[in-house]
Amino acid sequence: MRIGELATKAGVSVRALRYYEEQGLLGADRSPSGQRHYPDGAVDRVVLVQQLYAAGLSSRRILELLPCVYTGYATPETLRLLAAERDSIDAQIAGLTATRDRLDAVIAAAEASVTDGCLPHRTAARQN
Amino acid sequence: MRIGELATKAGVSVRALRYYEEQGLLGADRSPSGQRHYPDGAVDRVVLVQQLYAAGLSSRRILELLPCVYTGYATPETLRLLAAERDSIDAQIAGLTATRDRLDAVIAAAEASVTDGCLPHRTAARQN
DNA sequence: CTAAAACCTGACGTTGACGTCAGAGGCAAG
DNA sequence: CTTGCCTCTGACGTCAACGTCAGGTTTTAG
Repeated sequence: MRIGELATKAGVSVRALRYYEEQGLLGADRSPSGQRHYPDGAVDRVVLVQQLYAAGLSSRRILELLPCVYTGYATPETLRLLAAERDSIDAQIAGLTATRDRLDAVIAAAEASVTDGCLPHRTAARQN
Repeated sequence: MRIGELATKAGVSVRALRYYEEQGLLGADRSPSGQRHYPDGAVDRVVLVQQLYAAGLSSRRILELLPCVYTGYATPETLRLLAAERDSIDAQIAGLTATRDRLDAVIAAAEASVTDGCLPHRTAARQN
């Protein structure tokens, strides 16, 4: 599979894939003319990389952790990094959950103020 | 309370607070000499701003949503924005949860491979 | 009174994950 | 053959949320 197809299947840009290769996160076979060719498994790999980016990991950190994701091996140091990232993600989840609950409360209050028609003599809802 | 104290209490930098003011997210009284003075409630406000940043909202979006957080009022449009951000946060939580579970699986596998002593004749764990 | 610490206003620097553009090939279809 | 799309390698641009530095004023501790 060539780079455009992989990009489409993984939901990222072609530029991103070249960037991942530059960072050592994604290898590629080359055709004689220099075009990149990827195996099917590359799709999952790219998706995983995206997930880790979304969790706030840097390219460097992902580079450290990716091998043991695929091999199942890890040095004690790498194991500590894995645990630390897991804990960081837990913390993010907790924070986001609190923020979401806060927003839910705000939404409930705002909806109530609309539903009850308790808007004062200011801009009426349906005006315009 | 002056800016340094607020920064300490809210856990952010002085620079960040000036930036928030620049973005319209945080007002401040000024002493005759020009120094900023904040009421106690500013601490919570700053913490909330931080939470929203952590949830991926931009300054502009926070600026749109902050008023109705404090007033309880929202236009239908603002209400849609609120709901959209809430949903976005839900999606982030779901993604992060999946990523965390994936990392947990990797950690379990790696720990097992260490505990079971199933490291082959390569770099032994305790060597060096 | 004086020196340290905190504060002020600009204004430029940083960082990461790409976006975008230029110019030059490569490849299947008609 | 050529047309049109895909790909290649540089290399500069972007953007947001600050960091950092310069040069000056204000507040506070002793």
